[in-house]
Amino acid sequence: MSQHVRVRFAPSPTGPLHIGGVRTALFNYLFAKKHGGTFILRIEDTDQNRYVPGAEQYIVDSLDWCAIPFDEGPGREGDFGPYRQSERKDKYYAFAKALLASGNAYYAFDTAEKLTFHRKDHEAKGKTFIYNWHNRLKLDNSLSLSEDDVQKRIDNGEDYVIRFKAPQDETLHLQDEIRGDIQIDTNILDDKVLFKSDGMPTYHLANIVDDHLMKITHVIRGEEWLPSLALHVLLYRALGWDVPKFAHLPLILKPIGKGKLSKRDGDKLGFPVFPLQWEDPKTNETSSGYREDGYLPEAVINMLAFLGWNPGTEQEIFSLQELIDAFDLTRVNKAGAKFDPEKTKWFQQHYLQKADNAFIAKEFMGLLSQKSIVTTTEYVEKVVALIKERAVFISDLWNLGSYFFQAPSAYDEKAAKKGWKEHTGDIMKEVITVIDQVKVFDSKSLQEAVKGWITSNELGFGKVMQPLRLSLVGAMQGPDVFDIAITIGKEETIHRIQKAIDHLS
RNA sequence: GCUCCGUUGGUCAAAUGGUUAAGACACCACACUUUCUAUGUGGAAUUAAGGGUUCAAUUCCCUUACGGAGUACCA
Repeated sequence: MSQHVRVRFAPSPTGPLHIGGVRTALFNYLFAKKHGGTFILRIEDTDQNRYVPGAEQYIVDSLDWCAIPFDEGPGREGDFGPYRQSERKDKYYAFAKALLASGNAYYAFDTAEKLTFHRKDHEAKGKTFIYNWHNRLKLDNSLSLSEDDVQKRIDNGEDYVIRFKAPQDETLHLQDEIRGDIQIDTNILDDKVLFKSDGMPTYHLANIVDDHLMKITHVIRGEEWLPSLALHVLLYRALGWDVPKFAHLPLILKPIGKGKLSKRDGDKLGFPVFPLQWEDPKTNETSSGYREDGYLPEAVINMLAFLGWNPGTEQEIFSLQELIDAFDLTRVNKAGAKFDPEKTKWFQQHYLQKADNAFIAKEFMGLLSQKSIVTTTEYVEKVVALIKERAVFISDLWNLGSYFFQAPSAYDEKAAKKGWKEHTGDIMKEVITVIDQVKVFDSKSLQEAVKGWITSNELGFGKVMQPLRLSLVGAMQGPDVFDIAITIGKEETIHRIQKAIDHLS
């Protein structure tokens, strides 16, 4: 790539950033970094009606949490700002004017009501109303009206929009980096509005103007934009600009059922659809986020990278740097991918196992202090080392290992019934004595003492080991019993056995 | 409806004009921990259908079916 790569992620701040949006951002980021390029965040807020406070900050926070920060954007000014379209308002009109002057665009006065009427009317007849070559001369615009009329209406302050005049009888050959050649007959295109009556450009105009002004080399966006590609290319052509390369990413679909992944799927199936928790300022409704649910950003990124892309090797675990090195647009899939929450958990579990015990312990300490448990970092690290392999999330650690911090207050009924028999109490009394006599209280000595005692008394392991576990844990789970005993200490071990004898015998 | 895009196990997916059509998740079984996980081993399961082209098609072409997106003065 000879020119400096510049890509952009251009969301509109209409709510929290959806996981599909995060993936689009990720692929842009990976592509930029792979080619030593620049990753830009541009806020597309040309529709003032849909503006949601906090949404922009949410987008910025999400990208930062995912560790895919943008190089240029709001608050990180480069040479191409501002990066909010609402702040670039004055830039667009000149280009709409230029299009008007070159005959590629025209004024249109048709009211929204009238257009709605046409659409309904056509629909009733089983047809589709398209504002384009076959009817534009019959509608209320500068193509059908005299120059004087047009001027008069504008001078009178009448509302108008500027529409693109789509060319006729042409077959366009569009290039997509993922899909290859796409042919479009220009006669099916409609004359899209470029400039709205409120003085703001539409997405289409603002988008290509900014991409040009910001020297964007590659437009990597969701497949929902594919139908607009012809318009955009035509716009570049009409303005006499170089066309960037385009790549349309496959959509992320619902895990079950039909259609695009939506906010509701997450609620229904119990997994987050957003990177960060979001509270809707209007409804006060809270949507869960990956961060708050305990996912590590590395896991989310790794999972997202594999949705619609793969390296063609058997490697599945990738660090961000490895993703950058391996990423290739041509290896992006064409078909939409169903989202799999289970696989996300698998990635999460993997990254948690890989995470540093000190880090996990630190996070876990926060949870413990919420439960008013006083302990030491050293002790928590020991516990983490013993139980983390059973955990997917840090929050699992409590259910997995609460007995390291407090004696069981109840005993699993099934296990007690199965493991605690009539003579168990007597046996356990003897076990206390055996344990008490162990001088060096480490796993090896303890194990030798207890197992030796079992063997020489011909008791059978199950008769001792199971009640012992039940005494210490309260249930039939957890790591090696001797490790548990060593960790909680001799005194506590004996104390718990005695307690179990009192309760269960 | 129309336009465009797509279709390999339940899901994510690799590969090639000639292979036993990888691998992962999930599922099942077994082993290992005298517990629960984790792990290991194995199993079941796929080229949407029908036509061509070809010695040979999952791969190239066509049709059908199915899925998706778009069809706004929203992005």
